[in-house]
Amino acid sequence: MKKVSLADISKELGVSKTLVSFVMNGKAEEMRISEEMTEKVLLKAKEMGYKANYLAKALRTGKSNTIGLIVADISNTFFAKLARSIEDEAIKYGYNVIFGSSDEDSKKSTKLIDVFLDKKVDGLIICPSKGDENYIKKLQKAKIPNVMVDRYFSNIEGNIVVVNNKEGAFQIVEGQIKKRYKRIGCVNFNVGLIQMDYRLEGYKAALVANEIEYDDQLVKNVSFENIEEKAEKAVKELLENDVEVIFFTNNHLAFLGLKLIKEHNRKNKRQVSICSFDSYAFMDLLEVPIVYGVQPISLLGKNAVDLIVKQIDSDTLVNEKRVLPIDILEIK
Amino acid sequence: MKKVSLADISKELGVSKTLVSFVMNGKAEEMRISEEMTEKVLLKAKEMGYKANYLAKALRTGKSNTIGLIVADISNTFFAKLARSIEDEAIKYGYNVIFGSSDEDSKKSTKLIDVFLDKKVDGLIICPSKGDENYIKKLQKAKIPNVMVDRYFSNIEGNIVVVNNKEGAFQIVEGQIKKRYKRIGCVNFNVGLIQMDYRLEGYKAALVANEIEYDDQLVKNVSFENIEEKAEKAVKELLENDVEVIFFTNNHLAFLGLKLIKEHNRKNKRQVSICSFDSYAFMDLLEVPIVYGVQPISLLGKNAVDLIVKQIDSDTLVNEKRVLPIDILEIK
DNA sequence: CATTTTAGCTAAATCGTTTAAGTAGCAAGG
DNA sequence: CCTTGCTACTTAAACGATTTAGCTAAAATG
Repeated sequence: MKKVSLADISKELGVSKTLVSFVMNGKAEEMRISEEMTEKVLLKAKEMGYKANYLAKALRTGKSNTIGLIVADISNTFFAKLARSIEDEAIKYGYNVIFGSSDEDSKKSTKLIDVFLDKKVDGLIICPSKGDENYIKKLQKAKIPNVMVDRYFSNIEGNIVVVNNKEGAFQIVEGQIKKRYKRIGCVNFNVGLIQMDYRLEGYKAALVANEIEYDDQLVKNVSFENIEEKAEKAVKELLENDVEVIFFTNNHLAFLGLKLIKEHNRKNKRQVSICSFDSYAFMDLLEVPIVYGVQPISLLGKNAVDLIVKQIDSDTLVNEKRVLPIDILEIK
Repeated sequence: MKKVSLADISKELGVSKTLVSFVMNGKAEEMRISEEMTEKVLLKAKEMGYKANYLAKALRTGKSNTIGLIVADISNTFFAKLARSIEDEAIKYGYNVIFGSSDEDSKKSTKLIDVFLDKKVDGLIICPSKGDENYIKKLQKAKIPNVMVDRYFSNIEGNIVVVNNKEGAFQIVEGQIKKRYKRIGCVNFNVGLIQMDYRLEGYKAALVANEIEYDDQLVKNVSFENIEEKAEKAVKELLENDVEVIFFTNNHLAFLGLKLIKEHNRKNKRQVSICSFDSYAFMDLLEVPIVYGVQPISLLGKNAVDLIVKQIDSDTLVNEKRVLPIDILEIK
């Protein structure tokens, strides 16, 4: 509210700014300031309502105590929850979070990275879009602490926090196979993101491991534009192709497919099941039997922050990849 | 990536920092820098990859081009969407957004306000919690641009962006009355937030306006702690009390009540309808007839940012209250 | 008693900008 | 020829902290 500076306090007490600075930073002892003086300063500071000016501090020390978070879309539940867990974890270490949404657009995300760097964030947590590789490489060269979350690139190293996409998908699909299903369709979100590729791989691996022949016809790729129409089309084709189960590689696709499948199940005797990687909270309510993977979102955030803080504190870029297991839940 | 300063450029060209600063800020003409020189500077700046240091700039000018956003919980869809729209709008004006979640806890939110002020945000967009009044008054006294969104306090003035809670609730409930329903229950989120009070008022007003006697027994208040159990209890009591419709004052309560009502409707001949203020996207899928209010979230965000920017630019605190109408949607 | 050490503090540079105030040189006005 | 005014710049002081190097007086050392 006011704007009391170190200088104000020092003038008031007739001492130097240096002394006040030392005291305020807890370096009184180290700098051999007498206890008497230390107390006087602390008292005065409180009395005058002194608050250090972050900007000045940051300018001088090069530490802003802010981390930048770049997600695909903060209004998406997954990223919103991730943001929350990052916020909570960051605050524990004394950091605040500045965020931006990239809409899976590399231009936007690199722009955001630039802006955040200009704002001198201490580190960046990024859910990278297709095409961000080079920019992330630049960050690494410039020794700017960074972590990729949820996605990464197979052609570059880095700090990575992801879930076990392949194994998770494998487990989900194998679970269906154990129920004696053989014709398992797949609707895949095909936007060049590595985690989706891995989920598809997991699907394939589950088939192979259980000696079911892989059928191209049963895998439908859906891209970002007109996702709704495309998803509907994919599901319809699969239903016509007599699938017993459909595996969706993300929650949004599952959501889009659900309606059609409910309709199908109401009209037909032959019931189609659903499984998906990730879900929405409400799916429990839908009275559709569904098996889905649950991502440990809050652990993703926690690990991301830990990795960032580790890098900031140690002043080195580690190269750590953390893979967290998903849970598998069944609604009957 | 690098760290080229004004001084570096000025040395390189043998001119003063001031000149370079003028050019970089587009004040060349105004400050009568020759075109020749202007071009030379711009070229050199590009060549050296100059980027202004935000911190230094902010320290000097007192403008950080950052706005602080305080919501109850960023992981909640409503706030996540709000955050997104604020982000998008802010970026148009050249601002970034730093956020924090208060969990409806005044201590947390005032703490966040303090931290954000220390970080010298140019303005604050706040979804205030119960008890934040005094702090907001302080902001106003200190002339710090601020806007309250989604909630406000009747005992203080300020800049406010909200939806028409009372009228909206009125319309929703009256819609039910027009369908010849008479026993209309209400489950209210009772946490001392003004918008909830207004929604309840709207409910009551709709009854009165349509000559239905208000019955205390049909209104259940649910608070924050153990919300799930409490909501269930409330719904059960209402069902036992032979209501025909239940009006939920927010989406989360509706969500919690849905399951029970679906069950009730399956078991009983007498069907109970649902209406609610606000919804979740998936409710369309539930095959429960429901009427709900749709908040113009993105307009809320847009207006909030506009109000903040207006204050920042004009250097005065306006006192503007913007009330946006909700839409009403019916799922059959 | 001269010298070194230490306790307790201060001066001044620095981070990278912005900006108020000034200056040198030249043209125009009276 | 002196003043005024303009052009195209520069100087230096901020902004509010941190931090290096140093200073003084008293205490310890030989």
